[in-house]
Amino acid sequence: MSDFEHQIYEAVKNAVSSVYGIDATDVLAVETPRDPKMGDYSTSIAMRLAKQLHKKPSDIAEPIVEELKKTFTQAKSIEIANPGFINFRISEDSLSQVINRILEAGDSYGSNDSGKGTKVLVEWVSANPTGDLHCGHARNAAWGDSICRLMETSGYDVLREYYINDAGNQVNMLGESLIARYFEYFGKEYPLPEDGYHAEDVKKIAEEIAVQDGERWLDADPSERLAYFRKEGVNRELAKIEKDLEMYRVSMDSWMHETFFYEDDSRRIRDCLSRMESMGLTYEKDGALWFKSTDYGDDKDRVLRKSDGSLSYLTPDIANHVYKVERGYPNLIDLWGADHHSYVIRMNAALKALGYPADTLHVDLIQMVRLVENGEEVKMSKRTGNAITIRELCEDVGVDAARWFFVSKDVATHMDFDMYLARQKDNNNPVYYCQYAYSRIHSILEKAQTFEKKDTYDRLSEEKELLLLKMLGDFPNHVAEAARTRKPNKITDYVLSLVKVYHSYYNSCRVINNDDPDLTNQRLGLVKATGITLKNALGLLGVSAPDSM
RNA sequence: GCGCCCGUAGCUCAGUUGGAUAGAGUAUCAGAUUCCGAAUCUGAGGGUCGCAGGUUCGACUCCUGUCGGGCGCGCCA
Repeated sequence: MSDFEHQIYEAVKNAVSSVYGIDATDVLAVETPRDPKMGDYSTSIAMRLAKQLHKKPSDIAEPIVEELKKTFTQAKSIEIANPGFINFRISEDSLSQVINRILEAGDSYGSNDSGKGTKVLVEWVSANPTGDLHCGHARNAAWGDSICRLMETSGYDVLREYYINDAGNQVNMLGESLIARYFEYFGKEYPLPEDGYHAEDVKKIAEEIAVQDGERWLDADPSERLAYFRKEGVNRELAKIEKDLEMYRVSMDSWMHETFFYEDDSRRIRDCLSRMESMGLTYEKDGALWFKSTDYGDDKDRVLRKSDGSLSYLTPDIANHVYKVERGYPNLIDLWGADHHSYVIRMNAALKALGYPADTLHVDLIQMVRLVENGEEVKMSKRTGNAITIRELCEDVGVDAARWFFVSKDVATHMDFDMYLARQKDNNNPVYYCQYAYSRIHSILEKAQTFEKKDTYDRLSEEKELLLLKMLGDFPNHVAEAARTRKPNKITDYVLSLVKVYHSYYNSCRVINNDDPDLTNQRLGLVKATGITLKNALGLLGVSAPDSM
């Protein structure tokens, strides 16, 4: 059985059709009123039809309601409110059905098929393999991973991909920096490039190579040596990144190397370029090959092949995006730092010019994060003197808090990450407020020992119980909506409001009551269903649900 | 100068294809444990939704202008 929102949607659609002969699909919406006194659900359909029917909304609503009273039997009441809302209240008996639905679904409760099997390729994190992940990547990683979890749970077919920039100049810099540190290890001189990587982790990798390979690279052929140190550097940096992501509960299905597109004599890139050339999208100027991106909304044309014959960053990345589509993913999502926003127009221009539909690529931009403590920005790690890494952040505040905080605020807003607050293990910290509720649930179920599934839970009639039932039943809708809009913060909001009601219920009603085993059993069903829902919701955020804390 | 993002309670933020009296948390103040974990609960105060116009039955939401903050404007990646 589907949830109430869908049931009401169908019932209203049918009622409008039979009363007015109108297909309301495009204008019909079922909502939850802000004020619960209005009802459990409402629709503004009568107001939306007013213009078309030339009648007062309340007059339009009346026959619809009469029809609904006959067809929608799960309702306890259906009423018209000014200026023309139709408000529904669900009967207690229908509401309590959700308990068995949740108990049967278990870990999969919240799953829905709103994604209809749509194939989506999500590219995110994609930090350069030249150093450790820092807090900006942590925001990107948490958000992207939750988006993937939400979409998977909503029936999308998701591929999680990391694009590795291992072909550009910054990788040469990494190689040169490693060689310099390698020489330094053996007491020899080698210039550390000015734009090179000076961080401690680069030094450490150079030392590892020195220990592993000995002195044999000191007198080696310079270009062979650079190639080796590039490759070693990238591999070892990537291994660290993968390990950090694993610690952060993020896993990728696919690691796509930029160098892949240079393989086979750059076949994929050449194909792309010749496609663009034959479509008349390019021109030569000053010895370089340009893309006429201004024809597709860009503010200036972009260089594809530089005058020295090498390619700009854009070119292999176009091939990368084309290759995603060719692999069978017509829907692409990228998560980039907001400082790359001008690049969004460029990439979309390229895809559009090549003939792909306008909505092929969605780029979600992640605004900057500032780590803040006591109202002041924390720029450097006290221990290392460098930018704070994702690992240091998680060792400090915990993975649960880090992921919760990053995912609870829309990435379109500039974020101050409050280190002090995230570290708190008390009621100031929303993560612990939610996890504590789960521990309380677990503890109650442990204590009660027995629970027996029943066909009906007809004695759950307290205000808080009915509210809980309704919220539990709405969970799959919240998941679907969060997946559709790619906003996991809708789930943190849901969890907070669910947990608030649960804590309140816990304080006002005793669950375990030895004088009334039947009522105890019914309440245990509600508590158990709440626990399952809460754990699944936290799971979508990559946050744990501890049995005790 | 041009482009993108943001501006809602003291602070951090929600606000459901435009809907009902703009909501949470926190902080402040006042209360609640004979009983399932007080890491909890109940209540109070707190607002010109940056500002000014426009669109309509209805605007925090859409449009125009304007102010403030962030970011970007390379044959770097």
